[in-house]
Formats: sequence, C-alpha cells, structure tokens
Amino acid sequence: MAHLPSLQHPGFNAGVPMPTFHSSERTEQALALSEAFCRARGARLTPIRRRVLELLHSAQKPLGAYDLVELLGSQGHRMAPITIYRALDFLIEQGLAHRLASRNAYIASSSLTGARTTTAVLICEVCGDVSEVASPDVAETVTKVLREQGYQPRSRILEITGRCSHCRDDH
Amino acid sequence: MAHLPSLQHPGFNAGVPMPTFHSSERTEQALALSEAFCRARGARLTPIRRRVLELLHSAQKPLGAYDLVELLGSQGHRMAPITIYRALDFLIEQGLAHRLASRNAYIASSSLTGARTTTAVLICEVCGDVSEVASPDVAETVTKVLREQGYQPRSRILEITGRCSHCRDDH
DNA sequence: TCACATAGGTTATAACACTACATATTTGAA
DNA sequence: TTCAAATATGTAGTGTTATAACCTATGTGA
Repeated sequence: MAHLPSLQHPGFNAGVPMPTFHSSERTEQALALSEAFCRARGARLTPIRRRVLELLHSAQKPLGAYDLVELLGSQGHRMAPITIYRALDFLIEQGLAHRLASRNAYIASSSLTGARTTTAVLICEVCGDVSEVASPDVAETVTKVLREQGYQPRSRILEITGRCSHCRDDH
Repeated sequence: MAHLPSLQHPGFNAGVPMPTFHSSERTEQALALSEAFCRARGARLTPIRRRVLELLHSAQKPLGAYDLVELLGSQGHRMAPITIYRALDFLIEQGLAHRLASRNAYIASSSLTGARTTTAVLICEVCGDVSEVASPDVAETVTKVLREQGYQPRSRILEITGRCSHCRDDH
C-alpha cells in the first residue's frame, strides 16, 4: 500500500484542505458548496466532518455508521464509532446529510436547502437503490396535514419504499 | 377486501404511565376485530401474538421490542427477544402494527386496512407523542411521485416529524 | 491571555435485532 | 385417522447500531 494521507492529529479548521481519494468532480463541487454554506452560517466543517461528508457523496449507496468507521479506518487512524456519530449529527443538523431510519444508514443531501425542508427519499426494496426527489407536491401535502393536526412543521424526511424502475415486477 | 370499521385512536398523550394489565374496552374491541380479520385471511393470531398486540393497543405510546419483553416478562414467563420480534413481524405483515423506524419502536395500527396502504404517522419531536392519520391526499401524492419516478408502489409508512399542538414553540 | 465553548479521543456499555438449531403444535392430504 | 409438511415457539449465542461518561485539545472572543 502506498503512502496514504493520514487523518491523525488533523488540527482544527486547517488552512490547507485535506488531500483526498478519488473524489469525483461532482463530489468536489458539493464539498465546496458545503464549505461555503457552513462558512455563511458560522458552522465549522472540520476535517473529520468534511471527510465523512465526502465519503457520503462519493458512495453510490447509503452508508452505515460502521461502514464509515471502516472506510476512514482503512485510510489512516481508526476512529471510534462515537466520532463518526458526532460528525453525522453535525451534518444532519446542518441539512448536509440525511439519516435513513428504515435502513440505519446515511446519505449526503443532494441539495443545500438547509435542514428545514421536506425531502422525499425513494428506496428500492429490491436493489436498495436510493434517490432523493424534491417534490413540492408531497412537501405541500405533508405541511397541510401537519397544520391540520396542529403540528408545527419541522425538518423532515420521508422514506418511501417501492421497487425502482429496474426492479419492477413487470420487467 | 371488506371494509372494516376504523378504530378510534386514543390520542397519545405525553407523560402517561406504562400500560396497565387490564385491557380497556377499546382495546378489547380492537382485539376482537383483529381476530376476525385474521380468521378471514387464514392468519393465526396465536396467544403470544395476541398478547403483544394487546400491549401495543393498551400502551399510550410506541413500545420498543425490549419494552414488550419486560412487560410480558413481568406478567409470567419471560420470553426471549426473538420471540417478540417474531410476533411483531407477524403483526406488521398483517398490517395490525407498524414499526416506527425512526424510533425503533412499534405501535398498533389504528385501522384494519391491511398492510398495503399508505399510512402517515405524526411524531412529536418533543414529547414523543404519536398519532396515526389517514390522509388520502398524502397517499395520493406519494403514489404519484412513485409513479413519476418509475417506482412501483408498495406498502409504506410515512413517519413525519414535527411538534404537536401541545409542544409548539408558540405556546 | 485567559475563560469559555466546541471538537474530538478513549473506554466501556446500552439498546436493538437476528442466526442457528431444537422442539412443539397445527394442518391437510392420503 | 394418521402422518408428513408447514408453522410456531424455545433456547443459546452473536451481530449490529448507538450512546454514556469523562478527559484532552483547540478555537473564540472579551
């Protein structure tokens, strides 16, 4: 194994960005936007948090907290689960990531709308594929129901299960 | 499927003690309906499954699997967690109960519509209060989104987080 | 520069869920 | 009626996910 960048003793808010692995351009772009987003809100996207977010963006599927422990561990200092959970808590708080409760897994948010919007996530029950859709209709209907019931709207994520177009019965 | 009468939801309230050992009339009614429902479908509502369902109906809040282990254990022979999980699997399969993934907890279904409908569950993020609402609008919108995305609709439960009328900011 | 808030490290454990296999009970067809 | 198959439960152990408690390091601002 070649020399790998280490996350050991990273320092906080280091001026120089961490070197990263095979991040796609799209991922880089998302990270740049996230950084600007956090800076604007006075939130600190530290190296660990940034790295977790990067992995979530790079992954083609939802990642479990312990997947992240493995991934990060294989690239340097192995972190305790609690460290990952704390990073995830931050990212979710900022609306940069979502927790998929039905799968005990986490995904990067596909848009930087902040934490207070309704997001629908379609989960294929066959292949596990996940796609985030912005549906004003669903958001609106949900808001209406919340209001009718006297509920105060909050950031929320709708996990909707079905079979994706590739896994349908009729294919 | 025959249209079965809907059970009135009690309206879960915060700070209520754990369920009693004596079933309310409402619970008895729900169990009688569930029995008929299962009989009609050739499903076996065994004593264990019936007891779990009874506890879920009696409870004023979602119960965790291990809550059920405790409750059942305190009333007789202590069962292994797997026994509870198997009973829950059955109840969910039949649409008699729902799993709230976001809370790792289970509730009795408030209506006997079977497992293949869209149900919305409102969860108060402050007091943990849960109420199940039948919203044709939400169900319809969700179905539409699924169709637009090429997803094949499936049984699903929407967990919607907010603040209930008692826990709103403006109170 | 120093007090305070925030981020992360370390160790341990809590909480939730299931595997594998044995035994018991029910069902339905011969 | 009988018996093989399917279903339901018992038992022991393990896997997986998430957090508690306490400490150290770093960033922030008066």
